[in-house]
Amino acid sequence: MHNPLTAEVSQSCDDCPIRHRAVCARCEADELEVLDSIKYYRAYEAGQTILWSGDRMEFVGSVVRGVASLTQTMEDGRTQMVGLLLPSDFVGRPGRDSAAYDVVATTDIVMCCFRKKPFEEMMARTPHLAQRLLEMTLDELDAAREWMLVLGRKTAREKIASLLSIIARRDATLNLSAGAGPLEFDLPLTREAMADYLGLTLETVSRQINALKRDGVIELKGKRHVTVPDFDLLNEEAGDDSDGGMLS
Amino acid sequence: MHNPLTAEVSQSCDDCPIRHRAVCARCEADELEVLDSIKYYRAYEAGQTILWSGDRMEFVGSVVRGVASLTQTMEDGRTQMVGLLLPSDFVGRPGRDSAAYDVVATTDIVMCCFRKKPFEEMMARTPHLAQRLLEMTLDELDAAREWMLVLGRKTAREKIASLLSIIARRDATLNLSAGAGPLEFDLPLTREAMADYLGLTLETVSRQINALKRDGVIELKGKRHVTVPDFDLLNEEAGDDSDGGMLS
DNA sequence: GAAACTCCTTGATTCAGATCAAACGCGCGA
DNA sequence: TCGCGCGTTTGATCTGAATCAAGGAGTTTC
Repeated sequence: MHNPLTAEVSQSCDDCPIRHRAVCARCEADELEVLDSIKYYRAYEAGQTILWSGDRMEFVGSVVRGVASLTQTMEDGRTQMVGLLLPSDFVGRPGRDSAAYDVVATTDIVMCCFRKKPFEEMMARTPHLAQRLLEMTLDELDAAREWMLVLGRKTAREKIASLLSIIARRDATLNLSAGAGPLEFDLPLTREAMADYLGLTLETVSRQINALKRDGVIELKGKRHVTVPDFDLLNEEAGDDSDGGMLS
Repeated sequence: MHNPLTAEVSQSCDDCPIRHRAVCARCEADELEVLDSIKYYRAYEAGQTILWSGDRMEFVGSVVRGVASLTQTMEDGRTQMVGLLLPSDFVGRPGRDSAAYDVVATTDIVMCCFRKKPFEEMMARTPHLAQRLLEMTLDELDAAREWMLVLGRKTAREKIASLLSIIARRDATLNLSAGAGPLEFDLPLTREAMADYLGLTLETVSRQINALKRDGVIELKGKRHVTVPDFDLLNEEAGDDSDGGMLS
């Protein structure tokens, strides 16, 4: 198994390039050592399927760079993206043998992986690791349920605004650009990928994005670079006034 | 705090009326004793809100009898049910202070609760409890993501069939009526509650249920009692052929 | 530098499900 | 027994997003 990025491995928790939150939260020296000894990096190209639903999984890990998605597909080809994996997000199901969804690289991506078996053994020994994973899984559950509201009850325009809001938020916290002022970020998804996430068609996504632009809610430089002049306004469009002040 | 059902408390894991799966999986005598010492029962009437989103939670627990739902509501009143709690389902977020959703009793309901603080203390001491909870949370996450496919990509008819299938399955496993033959169960939800779960209107729910009846996929005795002559057929209607044989 | 991609936009038309509106059935308390 | 309220059904109409169809714009490939 080729390991293209071993050079990036770091022993220090603070500057660990992968930010694997499962560990960093309450790391202890000897645990980190174990984890480093079972960790490796893998790179995938945009479009590659990292894991097929039903596949045996031999690792857990997190996204270092790039974007991946969890996708479900029906026999007739209808697909729904059920999770968006951005840098620092965790992948894997400790205690489960097989993947429940396709994991697809949406952009070129680098993953930091831990071999599953030793990871689980370690988990059985260190209670706070299991607790940390539980917390992370609860976060994911919250995100999934928030998304159920988006899918079930929001209009196309609101869906787009919700997605942009989430990506903007994630991007801002990751880059620590916590100031007020306009937010700016690259859209890591094609119109089709957005449609699959939002339960829409790509045509509708295109129309609504351009409608938001026409209405001054967002600005576009090229098709993939977005500027949000007023984050509160975007959240209002998303029909979601909650925590609008989080970044301002 | 009134405790209407203390009489039902049982020390034995096997016939514990609440089936709190977090414990029963790998129970040990002294753990059970601790758990019993911090457990109490509560009853709620249909329509009562057990917990408001944002409320401080002082317990975790599971449903003994009846049905509850996790609900999210937008400022303008649109609501989406994000979780259906049937008997044996776990409620609560160990490690979290406040509820993320409204928890509403859909029918009269009995909950078995553990006081949160001591439960968490116990969790920190016993690794397999945290691991068990992690597994349960992963199950919930799977369920939520499966539901995202339903909400995002299925037609009204498929949505109804999916819901009926889930309830039928749960009902069958709970009552151990694992034989082949027609399934039969009571619908614990009003048309409106179904609509909130499926991202539809109650009129559409009504129409589609009667359409399924007209087409012989289900039979109705009264408005709330359903018979499914052919479970595979129902799953086909749900657009979900997977594991059709689970019960047959 | 043209062909062949892939991704995105835009327009015309259709249709599933929402909305608006009315009425039915059934249990329940007065 | 009579309303009365709640959940449900059913019908008529409307509409937001899907579908079908065509073209544009930016790449890679040879």
